[in-house]
Amino acid sequence: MDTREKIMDAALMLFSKKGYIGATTREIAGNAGVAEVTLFRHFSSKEKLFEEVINTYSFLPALKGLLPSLKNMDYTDALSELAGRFLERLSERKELIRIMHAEIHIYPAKVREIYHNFIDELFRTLASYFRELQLKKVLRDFSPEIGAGAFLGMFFSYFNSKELLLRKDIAAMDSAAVINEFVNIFTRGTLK
Amino acid sequence: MDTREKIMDAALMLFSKKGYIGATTREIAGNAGVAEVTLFRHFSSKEKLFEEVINTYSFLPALKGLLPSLKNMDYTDALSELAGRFLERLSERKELIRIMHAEIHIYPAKVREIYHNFIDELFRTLASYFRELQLKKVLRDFSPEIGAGAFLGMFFSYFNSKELLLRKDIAAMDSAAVINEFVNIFTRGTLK
DNA sequence: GTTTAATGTAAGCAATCACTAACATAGAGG
DNA sequence: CCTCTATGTTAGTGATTGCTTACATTAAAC
Repeated sequence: MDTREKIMDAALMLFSKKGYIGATTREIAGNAGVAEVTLFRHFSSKEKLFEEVINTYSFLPALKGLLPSLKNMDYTDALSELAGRFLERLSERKELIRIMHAEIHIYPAKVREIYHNFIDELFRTLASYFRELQLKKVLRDFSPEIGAGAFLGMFFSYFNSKELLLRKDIAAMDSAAVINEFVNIFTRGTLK
Repeated sequence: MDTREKIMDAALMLFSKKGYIGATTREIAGNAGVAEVTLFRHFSSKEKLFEEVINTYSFLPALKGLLPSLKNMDYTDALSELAGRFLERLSERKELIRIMHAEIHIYPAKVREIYHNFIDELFRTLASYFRELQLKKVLRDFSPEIGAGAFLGMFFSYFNSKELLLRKDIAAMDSAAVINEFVNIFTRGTLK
């Protein structure tokens, strides 16, 4: 792993753990195993480092092309699959999400943009998937956007409680059982 | 409004806006219209001030005693009412929730405790409400805890997108319509 | 009218922060 | 062997921070 990468890795962990202001360049460099001055030779300022970290570890492309493959599947299976993948992606980018939660009001423009792009795409794609199934008379009539919000919201909150707030009671739940019951409730709630 | 209160008000706003580290005692005192030294005469340290703010503006008692009044209502009406109240409380305590999101990893013990107490109580009460209706054969068989997670999760994510992340598309949705559709999906998904 | 409690003003301290300058070292490529 | 590039070491700068000390002001209480 080259120096630049080591610094960005350490920065991701520390920004996630202590926030942008709380993470010092000394500690980032220390955790990366390099001298502080080396950090500044690679990144002209702490702010630039932050931006690069956020851009690099962005999860933008992470869920693209998932929906098309679901179109051949059964409704319930498709939603289960989607939920599983969604939770996986969130877990993979846990640190980044934590940073965004903490920093979203301090660095609104940059941070919020990445965050929104990720959720928006899923949101819209899922809504159009619902719309399609409504036209095929598989699903009952409901606002596809609100439906997408309900579905993603359940899982996002679950992820949040389990992995970001570290709630023991939630973490103890079997993940597959949760997905199963959420999807169960949702399909019963939306099928014709 | 007495001095102590003015300081705590300003502190709540600034902690919410800039985070614990980002909010300086100078600025808090300035916004409160008092001298910085006065802040330290009321609160021995910035940390003590933070704790007092969190404890004072906690929403612990805010939802107690809501559930009992729902027992006489129709299932759908009860859930709508609960959802509405839940969103109201979250909105009222927006600043506090923002602080907790940002600071939960930096001040785990104190902050997380308050946060958990609030959600846990709702969680457990709602779960036992579901269990009761299952015994009465009104609801189908499902895990009451997971069900409570699904229900509260939908609304928490909605609140989060609308009021904390300030997403325009979500904010544009009619709140009553969202509650309606969420409850609709959930009741269809859980009724016998 | 004197005392007392709450505030303000001014100055500053010790620590920490992001960031820089100057110079030494080491390894790879020619 | 020489050069170049990446890194380390050391020291330090100016700004900011939480917090303190010392003293002045004010207004209500007695």
